[in-house]
Amino acid sequence: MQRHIPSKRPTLKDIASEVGVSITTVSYVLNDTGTVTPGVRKRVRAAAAKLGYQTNQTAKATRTGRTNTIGLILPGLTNPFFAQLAQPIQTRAHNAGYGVLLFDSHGDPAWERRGASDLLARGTDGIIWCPAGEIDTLAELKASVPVVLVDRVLPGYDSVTSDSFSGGAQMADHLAALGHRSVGMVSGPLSLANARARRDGFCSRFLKSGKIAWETENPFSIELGKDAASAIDTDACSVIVCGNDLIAFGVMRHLHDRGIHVSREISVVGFDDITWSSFATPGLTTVRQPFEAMGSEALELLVKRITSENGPRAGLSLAMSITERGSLRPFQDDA
Amino acid sequence: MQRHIPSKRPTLKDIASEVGVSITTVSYVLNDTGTVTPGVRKRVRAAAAKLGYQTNQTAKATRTGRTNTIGLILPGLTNPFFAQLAQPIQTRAHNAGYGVLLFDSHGDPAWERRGASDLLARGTDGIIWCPAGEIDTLAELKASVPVVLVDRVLPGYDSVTSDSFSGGAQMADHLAALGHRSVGMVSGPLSLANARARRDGFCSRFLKSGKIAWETENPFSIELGKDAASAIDTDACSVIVCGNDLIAFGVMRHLHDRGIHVSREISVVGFDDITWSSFATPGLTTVRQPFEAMGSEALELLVKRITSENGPRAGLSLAMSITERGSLRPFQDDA
DNA sequence: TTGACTTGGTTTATCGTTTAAACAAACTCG
DNA sequence: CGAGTTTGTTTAAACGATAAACCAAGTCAA
Repeated sequence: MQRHIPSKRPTLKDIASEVGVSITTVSYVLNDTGTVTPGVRKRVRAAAAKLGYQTNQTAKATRTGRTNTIGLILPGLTNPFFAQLAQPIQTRAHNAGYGVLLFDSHGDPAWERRGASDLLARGTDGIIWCPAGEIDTLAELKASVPVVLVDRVLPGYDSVTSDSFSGGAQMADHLAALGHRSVGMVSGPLSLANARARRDGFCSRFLKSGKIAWETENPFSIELGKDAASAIDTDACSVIVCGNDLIAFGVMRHLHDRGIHVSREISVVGFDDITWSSFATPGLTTVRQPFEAMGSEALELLVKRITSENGPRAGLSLAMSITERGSLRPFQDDA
Repeated sequence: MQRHIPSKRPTLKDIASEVGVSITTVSYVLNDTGTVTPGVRKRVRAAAAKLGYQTNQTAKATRTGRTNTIGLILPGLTNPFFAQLAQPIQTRAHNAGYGVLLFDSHGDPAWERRGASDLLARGTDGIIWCPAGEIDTLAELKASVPVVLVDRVLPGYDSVTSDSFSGGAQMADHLAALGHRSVGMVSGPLSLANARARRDGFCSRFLKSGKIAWETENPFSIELGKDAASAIDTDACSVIVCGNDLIAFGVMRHLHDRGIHVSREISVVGFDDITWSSFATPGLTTVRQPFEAMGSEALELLVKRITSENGPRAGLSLAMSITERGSLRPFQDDA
């Protein structure tokens, strides 16, 4: 409502004078601590309910030093990958009593720095962070709160990632089982650890039964570089394995432009299983990141750090799984 | 870093004793208020920098009653529409000195209620809200902070929406100009005001030169109901107008499954212009929501409410515009 | 010279909590 | 029956900041 009266929310004091006890007693009742007569307890509770009391988290925070708020720094919400990660984190955080302060770094370390600094000043109890680059922004800021990384690994931090190597291996086995023997690869930037792991995992298994017809590198983006485009045009494989779903979409579009029918004439697979992958026609077969689990685990780990402080550094790696859709078909001789 | 020493951050007190002045003086310097000698100013600034002082927003908030934080309640981050809305809001908020507490209601009024209540308890200075349903959750909670609605309208609230009616009209004129005379419509749920406005806006213009071959309703989702599917199969129109992009993808997929080539044989258009629409093959011609502008305006309006309180209720309606891509072609006789 | 204003600060009160410590009244027990 | 506990509640001191009231010293016009 736009009424916007100063309408002070009721405080402990209001309840206290309503009931005729001290502020402390009220605080005890509401926190279920201290020794208070059942009768008083009841009356305080009643008054609190009647006045519609809600504890002032801000004041509580100054006193306790805990804001019950965590920061979430991501490289970009419009990338569905991060949105899908953010969602379970927020939900779990709420259930654990934490609010989530969101910051979008736009993939830019300079912005990231501003955001992290802001979150720190706001007194977040901890931060879940997906670094924009290879720079350890939070260390530079001398962050003194627990930090958990998601989808990235950086020395000195707890992290939650998915097991890219084994994900790649799974996809290799899957393709082999479908009879594919020759694949093309458009990997993500091999300077990135998980792009490398996906590739290596895939190769580690696939080379046992098949061969890599060609291989090229591309940014994690739908825009295809010249290398990738010309590699695809050689048309020397039955399936193209992409470093992530975005790349896969770029490949599918390229094939479409060339008049090649994805699925009937050639298969395409990706990594991540972002929301869009189910929107595409045909749907993209891909190695799914366990978004839900990653979010939950990251949050749980962070909360543990916040409340108990100790324990060895943890690097949690979660299993990926294949989501089958129309973009992949069993191998059949093109004749 | 996981070091996690209690590492108390420096306070005004620390600076004060370092420099040898009172806390208040330090506060004055740091806030650029009060009357302080340039010399002292300098020394205080130096000490602050040396100690790496950052103001404790929490403490400031208890005193001033302002948290410099706003709440953002959305029905679902994984829906790219909301993610695209959230992004500019967060960025603008940061630039205006506000942190953003995010809450995902999952489109469920019960969750929404919990979230709103939480945000209120955390003392957000204002809330940007896209209601999950027709229920005025925030009124029930007796919210006493300014609230700005995005993409929805509810009596008693400021709101920022896009002009769906005129957007629909624009699309009608565009189709008519391309020679289309017969369209099929898969509207969004007509219980929703903007789904209705899109439809009505479209009809208001299109009926002057053409006709609606068939019309059906569908949730704002890629999953197509039976009604929609069978309507499409009647094959009685040259273009299918969809209530939003998600529906359009559902339609495109359905057509693809039926072996009908979108663009060559039939056109499809949508509403929103979510990111995926430019990635789809063929690209989706759609009526674009001005995400950036909506976010900025909503934030600006909210900040105005927070700082100046007064002024009549505002319902801002922003123009939509057509984004042309491959899914729409001029009408040509199918022979 | 003096009273009214500036200038440059300090004290003190306060925001809404939590929490340690003080205290009073009621019980226990030898 | 008085010392020692227990039980229930209040007083008071923080937390880290801001804002109002205050004060000493200097400036200046009348």
